[in-house]
Amino acid sequence: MSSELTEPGTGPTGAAPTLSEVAKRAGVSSITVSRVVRMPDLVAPETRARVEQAMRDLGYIPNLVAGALASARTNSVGVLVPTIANSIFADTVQGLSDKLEPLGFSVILAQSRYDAAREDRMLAALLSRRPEAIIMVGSPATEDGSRLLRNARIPIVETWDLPANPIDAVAGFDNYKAGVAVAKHLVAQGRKQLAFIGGDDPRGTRRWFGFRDEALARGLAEPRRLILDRKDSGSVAAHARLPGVDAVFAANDAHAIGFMSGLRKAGVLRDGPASAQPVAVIGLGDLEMGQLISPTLSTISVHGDAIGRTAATLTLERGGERRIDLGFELVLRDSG
Amino acid sequence: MSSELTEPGTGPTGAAPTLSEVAKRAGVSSITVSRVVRMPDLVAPETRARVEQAMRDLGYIPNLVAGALASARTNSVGVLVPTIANSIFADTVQGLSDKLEPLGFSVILAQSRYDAAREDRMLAALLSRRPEAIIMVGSPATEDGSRLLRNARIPIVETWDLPANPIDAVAGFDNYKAGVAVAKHLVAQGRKQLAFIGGDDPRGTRRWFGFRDEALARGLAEPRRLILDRKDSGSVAAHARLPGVDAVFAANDAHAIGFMSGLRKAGVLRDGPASAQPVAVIGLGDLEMGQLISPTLSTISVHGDAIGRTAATLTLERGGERRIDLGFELVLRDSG
DNA sequence: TTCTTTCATGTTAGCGCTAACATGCAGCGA
DNA sequence: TCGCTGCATGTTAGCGCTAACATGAAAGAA
Repeated sequence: MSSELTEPGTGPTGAAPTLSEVAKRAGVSSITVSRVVRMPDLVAPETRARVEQAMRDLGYIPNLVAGALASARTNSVGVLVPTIANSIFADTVQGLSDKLEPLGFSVILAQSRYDAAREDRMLAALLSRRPEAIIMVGSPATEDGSRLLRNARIPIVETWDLPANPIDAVAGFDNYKAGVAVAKHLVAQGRKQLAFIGGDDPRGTRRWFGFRDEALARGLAEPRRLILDRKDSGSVAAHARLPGVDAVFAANDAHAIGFMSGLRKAGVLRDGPASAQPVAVIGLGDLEMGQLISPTLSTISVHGDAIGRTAATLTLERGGERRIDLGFELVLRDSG
Repeated sequence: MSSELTEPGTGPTGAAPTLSEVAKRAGVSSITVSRVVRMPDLVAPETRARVEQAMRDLGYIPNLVAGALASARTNSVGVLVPTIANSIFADTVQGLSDKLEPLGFSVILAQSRYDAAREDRMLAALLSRRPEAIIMVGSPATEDGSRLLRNARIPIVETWDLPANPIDAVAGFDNYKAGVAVAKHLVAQGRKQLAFIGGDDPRGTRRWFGFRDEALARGLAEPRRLILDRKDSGSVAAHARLPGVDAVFAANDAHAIGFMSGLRKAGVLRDGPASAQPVAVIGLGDLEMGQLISPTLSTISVHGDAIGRTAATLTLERGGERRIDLGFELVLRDSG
């Protein structure tokens, strides 16, 4: 209340200092303070020094909420992922924020938890903060969500897939082809009874279709498909539930490693190379962990952080190619 | 430009519709629209229906930036983590946003990358968005960062540790005691030559001190400490670099699993129980992966998501206990 | 009937900042 | 001397919304 609390070094008063308080203390108008913060080159050195001193004295922190309203630029990007825990999407978030944070953009993070209704709510919540772009994993699950984004008039980047009709920009890879590549490899290895384990989210399902189609095209029986609950480790897909199967494609490395641990318990895991494995296992994601276990995990390697960085780039430049296929790589190790 | 574009169903005009445009269309004042959005009970049903129709027609999305400025409430929380990729902190972010998102709070995420200068910049960047609370992993690395937070006059939650002089609230566990517990267990198991591998961040260092102090107190030689670079997998800490060592505490499970893979290559890993292991290995974090490898990983289990949820709770209620010790648990499996 | 309360809605001012447009002054060539 | 230019700074208005305080009508109380 009393003005003694306002003295430098005494700590903050109740309310945060504003531009015009700084201006008053420095003996300039508020626009000059604003310039010192945003375009210091336009301000004479002595004036600038006085203003900077005043900012330090008061512990001034610009209010970007007010700035955003006045300038219609929030310097923020909305990011929507299904989940961030235990997931390769964390790499993507890392990649994009590494690119955006130095440019002064903040990341507003939301999780859909693979729930379409929650996704729509989160999209609306993100948009109401007026981000300058939205980056999401996959594509909106509902028509409502899609409309929301189309009407938003900001760059939208869909990632981790290559949708046929993207809203705007895309940074991902072809999940169908990844499934094809795995099936092709397993067939070439002489495997006969294929199976797929994983979730039934859109991208996992696309992998499954590629995998199945290729197996059928190569004259194999239709592969088994075991849909795992999101919280299951892959080990619940015990070998017992896949009798006769000699090759498994897991929709992600975590499931693959879990499944291998099931195989190990069942004694159907060798320490030798892929050719020695009674059951081949291929994952997707290329977790570091896959190289540390034994046998080492063969996998489809996808660069989650590159997807994030590319998505960030796509939000910044409106022109140029808007559909970036970052590809994938079949990394063969000892498991299959 | 022309008004035909404004017709319902035709898609958005250049600019997003505002409250007062909705109000005009519904034939009410803007405050009534505002009430329909925020306190619908205060509006008569017929009026409300008319306003809701107008909002739908125009595709109105409230502008929370303006709302935040007017009401001095941003409904956002700043979250600062060292890193989100490949890290247990993702669990914490998941936990806290699961708690906060349903309440209408957005999460503004920033990463310090274990860099003190970047941490300070990120703290300032977060504060300039006027979040209603800040949740961070650990404590500010610098005095500047600390002052920034103390002056911010919002709830601050430090997590993953129990600092002696917290800024405000705390949700974590005692890293020193975790180190003690591991050393105690290894000594009881008859191990003689201990070693510690991990980073030299504040929390890892605290674990090391507890570990070392307890080893010394039990009459053992001072344990070896191998400081790993953040991007190293634990496997670089090959057994070759730790001659004579018969027990290792890794500051996190990823390092532990990496180290075990090194041991496996060196042939010093048994499939039997802990007592059969020439070198005991204990991790920290309790990654699911630890139960899937062989031998299964003994570890200090910490509930990253519970830390996040607790931190969220602490931001919401200003009264009550501000220092929550969520503890840890030594989970003994086959590795040590 | 008249006063009071309750409910539904409106009016006014302002949150803290920035865009856009002044203003004023020094330096300079003609 | 007079513009003219470029630089440093200021003035004004308003971003889209909400808090706080009216207002007016209907419903009950006395």
